[in-house]
Amino acid sequence: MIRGKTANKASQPRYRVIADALLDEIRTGRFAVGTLIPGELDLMTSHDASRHTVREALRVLEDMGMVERRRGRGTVVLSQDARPSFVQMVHAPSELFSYPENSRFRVLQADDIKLNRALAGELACQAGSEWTRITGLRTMADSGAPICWSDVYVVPEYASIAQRLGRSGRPVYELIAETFGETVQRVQVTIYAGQLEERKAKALGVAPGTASLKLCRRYEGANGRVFEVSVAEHPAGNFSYSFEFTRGWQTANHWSWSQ
Amino acid sequence: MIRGKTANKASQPRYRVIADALLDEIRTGRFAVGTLIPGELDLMTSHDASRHTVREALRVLEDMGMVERRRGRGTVVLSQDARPSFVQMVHAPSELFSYPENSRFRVLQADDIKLNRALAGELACQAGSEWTRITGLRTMADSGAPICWSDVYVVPEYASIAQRLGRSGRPVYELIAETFGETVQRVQVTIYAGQLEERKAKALGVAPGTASLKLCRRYEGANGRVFEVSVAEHPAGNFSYSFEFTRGWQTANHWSWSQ
DNA sequence: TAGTGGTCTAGACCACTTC
DNA sequence: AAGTGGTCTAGACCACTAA
Repeated sequence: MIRGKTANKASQPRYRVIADALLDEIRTGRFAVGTLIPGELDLMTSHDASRHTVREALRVLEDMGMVERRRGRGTVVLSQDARPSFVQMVHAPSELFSYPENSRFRVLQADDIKLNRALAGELACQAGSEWTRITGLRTMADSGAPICWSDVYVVPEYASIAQRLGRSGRPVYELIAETFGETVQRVQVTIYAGQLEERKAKALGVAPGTASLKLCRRYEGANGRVFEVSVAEHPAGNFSYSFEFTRGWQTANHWSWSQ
Repeated sequence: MIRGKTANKASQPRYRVIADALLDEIRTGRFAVGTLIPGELDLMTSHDASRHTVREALRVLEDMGMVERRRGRGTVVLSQDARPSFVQMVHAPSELFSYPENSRFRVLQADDIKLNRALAGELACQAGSEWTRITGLRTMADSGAPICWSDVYVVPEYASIAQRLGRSGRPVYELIAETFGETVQRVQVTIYAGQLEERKAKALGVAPGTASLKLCRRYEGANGRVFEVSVAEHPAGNFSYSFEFTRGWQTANHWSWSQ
């Protein structure tokens, strides 16, 4: 069969039509989850298309996370529903909280501590484990207006990072990554409400007992170890955290990247 | 030039080698951000490969979000660095806040209002616009323990949804989507601290003035219209919001989906 | 109109998995 | 050994964009 110019102008590309047909067969259960769908050769004949076109169609399904393809084995159905999902993307953990570019961190205190039960619970770390705590205030560089009270807990071997804070407004995790060669592999963020105790309220220039937004961030390095936990406390009213999810597709990261 | 069997066994595929070469030229600034890289025909001759192979290489860059391809125009460099990014994925907005499965919503009041300046600011909606406000309390189904105070604002035409609340613990947006055929296209979440006023504190069984975690969620439908905004207020101490980012790649959603 | 990327065909060899 | 998906070539027509 020879196909000349496309008959209808507003038509979808051929591989898209094939992909939709396959998708439909998966949805209706014709191709069950966990089973193999016909091989490329079969699809070529059944859809009367070249192998390239069939492969392009299968690539669509793969990118959607609907199937998994394995050389020598075949194409396995992973999911019956094309699951739309909401995706949020940040390029670096710093974007989790874009502090004003021109902020500064002033170290008030640095000491080595053992976590008591309560603190261990708040930080989701082991009670009794040893950390270096760096306490300070983050302020605007120009006006000096306080942004938040911060308690930064780092593993003792990174304690010297305290001396490097304050020079720049950059987040602590970034300085650690740079200085000690850590790579942030995972960030876990917990947000909750609190109430400012006297010392913190005073430093922030608000009344004691003022409501606060607390953010606990746990940074996990390449070896799976949490190397920093920070708790930032913002007075109510001058800070909110906002993010957005957009409908998208779960995209399988099926290719790996060297370096 | 005829290429026989691959000479070295552990070699990368050809399209990968070409992709790496291009990536390198982007990193070193040979191909600047914002400019076009050579066309496919050029790359075919310069890398001595077929068009298919060259295109496969370019697809790698595109999937990485490094370049954007446009028919008739060319391939534009978007970024100089292969940006690893942190990706969070949720399958439905309900996962943004997985209320306990067995929660119930009790409607206390429902009325039509016009947003005043202050409220419009908090909801990020137009002052003076008309909404139906459904006020209520979300509680645990079994113990009856209060979870949060909720003010749900929906566009007036969906006001009848108030009658359907309470039957199930499901989120309001989900009921609206089902009942009126809306499709949630985007969700914007803002988190901030507040202080519970008397009426709310009483309903939640805490002292007036207790700190609270407030969550404002804006749901946007397929036509780009925000059809629901909800504000949930949780007393401090019994609620925290936690999420996690894992290092991954920015995957460009370069294909669109019908339906 | 020339050049770009998008789609498609026909045919080939290869690596891997399963039997 | 047979079948699968992975890679690659050579050649073609198309739709779109910009000069």
